[in-house]
Amino acid sequence: MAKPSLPQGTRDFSAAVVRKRNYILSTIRNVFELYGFQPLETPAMENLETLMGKYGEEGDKLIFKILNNGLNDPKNADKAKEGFEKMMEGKNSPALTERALKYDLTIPFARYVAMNHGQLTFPFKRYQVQPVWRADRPQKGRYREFTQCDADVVGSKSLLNEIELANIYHESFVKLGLTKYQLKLNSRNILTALAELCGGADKMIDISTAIDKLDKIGVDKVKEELLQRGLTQQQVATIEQYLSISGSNVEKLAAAEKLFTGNDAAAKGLAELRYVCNHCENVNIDIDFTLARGLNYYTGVIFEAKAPADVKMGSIGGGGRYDNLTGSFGVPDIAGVGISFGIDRIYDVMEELSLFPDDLQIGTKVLFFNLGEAESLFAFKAMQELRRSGISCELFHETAKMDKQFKYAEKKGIPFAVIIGSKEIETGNAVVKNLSTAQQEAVAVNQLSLFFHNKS
RNA sequence: GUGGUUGUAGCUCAGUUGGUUAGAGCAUCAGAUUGUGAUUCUGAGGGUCGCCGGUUCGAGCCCGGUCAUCCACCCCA
Repeated sequence: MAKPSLPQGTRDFSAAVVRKRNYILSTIRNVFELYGFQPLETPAMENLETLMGKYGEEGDKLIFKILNNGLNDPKNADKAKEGFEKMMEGKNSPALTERALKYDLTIPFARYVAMNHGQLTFPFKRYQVQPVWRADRPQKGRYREFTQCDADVVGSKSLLNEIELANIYHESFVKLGLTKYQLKLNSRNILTALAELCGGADKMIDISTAIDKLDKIGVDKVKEELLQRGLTQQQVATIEQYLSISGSNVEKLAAAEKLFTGNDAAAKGLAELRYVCNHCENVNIDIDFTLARGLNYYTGVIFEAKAPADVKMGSIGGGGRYDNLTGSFGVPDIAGVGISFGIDRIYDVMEELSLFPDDLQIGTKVLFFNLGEAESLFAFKAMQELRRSGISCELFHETAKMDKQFKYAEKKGIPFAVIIGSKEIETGNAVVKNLSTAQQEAVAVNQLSLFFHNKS
């Protein structure tokens, strides 16, 4: 037998980790619900056709494809061989694969909206918490299976939605203790304006991906990359001017306004940012004109949530507005805006900052000691009584030395021990020991439930 | 997809220019006064040295390949 192992980039989650993850997820879910969002779940796999072409060329390569069943059936052999030839040319073939693991939650959501738009009430606000899969090479903060946690509003062009989503980020992060998170804000319209000013609309992607790296590689490298991507010295100089905009949000908006005088797209983008900023007073919004975001379907305001600056983690969430979510599924004119929480990364950040509450790990509250055959049966009855009243407890599985039973409780983080031996059966009083303070007291067996309910 | 790092006991790691039967700490289990967690002591179990091949009288160590891991790039959460 080969040693058992896990596929690259996937993880098991042990009890302690699951509890912490659930803490994050339920915190965020509660905020979503508070804002009137409804849950949605979609299958782990989608038709490959649904996903292909939605994430750009790079994204398509990272989709996990599922091999068709029955390829070894002789009657499929020719088709399968043909499909294999196509695959070697870098194309997909339905003869070989027609399903894939979902790559994000947005496209399956779009597919759902397109399929059900007749039945949905718009604006439709949904949240979705599910795993997604990417065939990326794993590294710090990057996994091949990870959980996404999205909230989207579709069927509304109101900027109030952006304001709500910014507030959802704020409330969630504050509740999790990440008070020093940063919420970067930009508008795709401003990037469009920049492209118009420097080489035309077709340079938009080149410019965006280059300037997005500013804080990572510095101005000089960005300029180098822009030149490499075919921009002229003069255009690069304009972009440098754009990148040098700094100050408070108000100052940045004013500076950009000056730079883009007379440009319609810029005026629209700046108006969006100004509106959102003006109505998000408590949110840690930071206008960042270098923010681009990879996904090519964003059309308006874009968000990126970053971990507190003292943690090396970068993005812990992102989102933005899109004009035409369902267009590629044959349903035009459904606009929307959404955000996503990177909960695996939020986990890592919270771990690094020790932000998880201590009491998350208490599962079993009381351990009944097993001090003999008759004693254990007596304890079992008392324990069942306690369980009926809602206290989580267990009886040590065999008669053993107390030392061993104490150690078991200690390792499992069980806060209380109930000791019932022959003496206790006689008197009807159990010994209850608080394992963290080492204090113990006698409690009548029929009063245990009351005793523990008063402890919590 | 590109580049690099590291693979020795359950965990963390030693292991000399290549030289007998591969070690330590922690952890586990048993025992040291049969109803109170510590400490200490004694003992035990546990390794195809990631895998395959090569060089050599001899390989955990050198060489080639391969797999896994972590890190960085591309891209992204």
